[in-house]
Amino acid sequence: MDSAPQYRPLYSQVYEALIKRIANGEWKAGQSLPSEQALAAQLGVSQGTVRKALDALALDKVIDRRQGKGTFVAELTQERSLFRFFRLTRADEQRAVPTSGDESIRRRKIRSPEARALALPETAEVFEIVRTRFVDEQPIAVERIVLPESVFPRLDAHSPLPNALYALYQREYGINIVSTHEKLRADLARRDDERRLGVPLGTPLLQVERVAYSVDGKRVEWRLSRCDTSHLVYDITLT
Amino acid sequence: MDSAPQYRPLYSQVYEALIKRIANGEWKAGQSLPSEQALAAQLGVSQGTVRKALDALALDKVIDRRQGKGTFVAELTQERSLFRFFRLTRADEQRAVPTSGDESIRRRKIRSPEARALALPETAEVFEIVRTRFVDEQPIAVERIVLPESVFPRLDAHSPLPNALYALYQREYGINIVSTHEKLRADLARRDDERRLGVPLGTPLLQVERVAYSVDGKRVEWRLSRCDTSHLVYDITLT
DNA sequence: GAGTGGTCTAGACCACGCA
DNA sequence: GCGTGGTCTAGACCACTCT
Repeated sequence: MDSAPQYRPLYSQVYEALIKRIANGEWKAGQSLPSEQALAAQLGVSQGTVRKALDALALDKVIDRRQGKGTFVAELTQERSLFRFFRLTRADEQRAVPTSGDESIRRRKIRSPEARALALPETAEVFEIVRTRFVDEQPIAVERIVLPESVFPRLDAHSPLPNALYALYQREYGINIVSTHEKLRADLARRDDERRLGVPLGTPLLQVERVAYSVDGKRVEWRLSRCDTSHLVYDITLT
Repeated sequence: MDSAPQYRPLYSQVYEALIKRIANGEWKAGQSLPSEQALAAQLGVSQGTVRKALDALALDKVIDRRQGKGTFVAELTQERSLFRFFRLTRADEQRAVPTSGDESIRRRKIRSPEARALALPETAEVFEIVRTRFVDEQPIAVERIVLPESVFPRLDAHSPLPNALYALYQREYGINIVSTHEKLRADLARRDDERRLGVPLGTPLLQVERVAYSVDGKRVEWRLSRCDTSHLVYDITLT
């Protein structure tokens, strides 16, 4: 009566094994993994099989492969993490570099929609970060970020938080964000937006609701961004 | 003094060769390519090299590979093309199936922003389609679609147009849309939106500006959608 | 020159779809 | 049972990086 997959390619098992070891912190961000040959010998499979698993991990941006140098756990440097998940772009196609300001962090009980989005119990404790983001000194978005206290203990000790949060998650908590799921809608600026973005009440804003996934597939962050798109646009390629 | 790539893997050359033959219509949508063995013999490379090229094509969704059956030029059926590039989703995560109505098509001279977006001369002739899209009988978006007459001759003869345009491009013109680039911003409903969407003037709308690319990398469609996101959201996963 | 990932090959065997 | 794509292996050689 079991409906298990009943067949699992070797390389896919290698993939899972390596993901687990990375998630466990055996190799940290920026550090190199053993060579293909070494991993193959260690795992008792051929180099080609290890290669296929590593290629898949590289495709998922979990690792970086550099010919002649080695294989490294992907590092979310400030720049890279900013550009990878921050989609707001100037009309002239130049990537905009965001900075942060007017930031606050507090601990509170999770709210129902957040609990649903993060698949957490209604009793969970979270940190809530509220901040304004700037591009070219102009406020362009207000963000509310909710993080489980269980995943990010004592997060408030790191205040003021760096510009690129995902680099912090990785460096301080070993949490690697590898994908995000976003829901976009248009909304009108409210009092709060008016104050933080300096736009008139009723200005159309792009609201982005995001859930971020760590390398082991867990939902670890929920955030709501409300963006003034009069000068920047949300830019995306679909394939 | 030349800065040419000066090294080009075999499989990448095979990839290009196959793309060209598909773009030329040697194998049409839904038809099967020769087997890996046959292609390898034909091209004078090993099966593994052909496989690597085919895997890349499958990743780019240009072909479909089906174990036990063969390799097929990807077919943009109504359903598939609708779901692949139509990102509006119900809040309950169910994919919404759009229909079309209130459609018009006319031929005119291209306008400057469109010419820039499509990399066409200012003198080009285009077809402009305007239509309203519905989900659950409710109007949810108004679309303006601009297509070069040189790429889609006599397009108006196919009126009324089918719901999934990309399937039409493929079937009638051999144009395979493989990727799109979109710019999103929030805007307020204008008179025209009011009329077509039945929303009050000033309702916040999600405006999506899209350029679509065919399999040979050419820009073949520009479209502007203005969406009412009060019931549907634009849903996207980033990796 | 040594070590790494990247390419290319050849061959065996497996899972799947179909007749 | 045959033909297809999918997996796995083993080995040779190439391109890149660093010492």
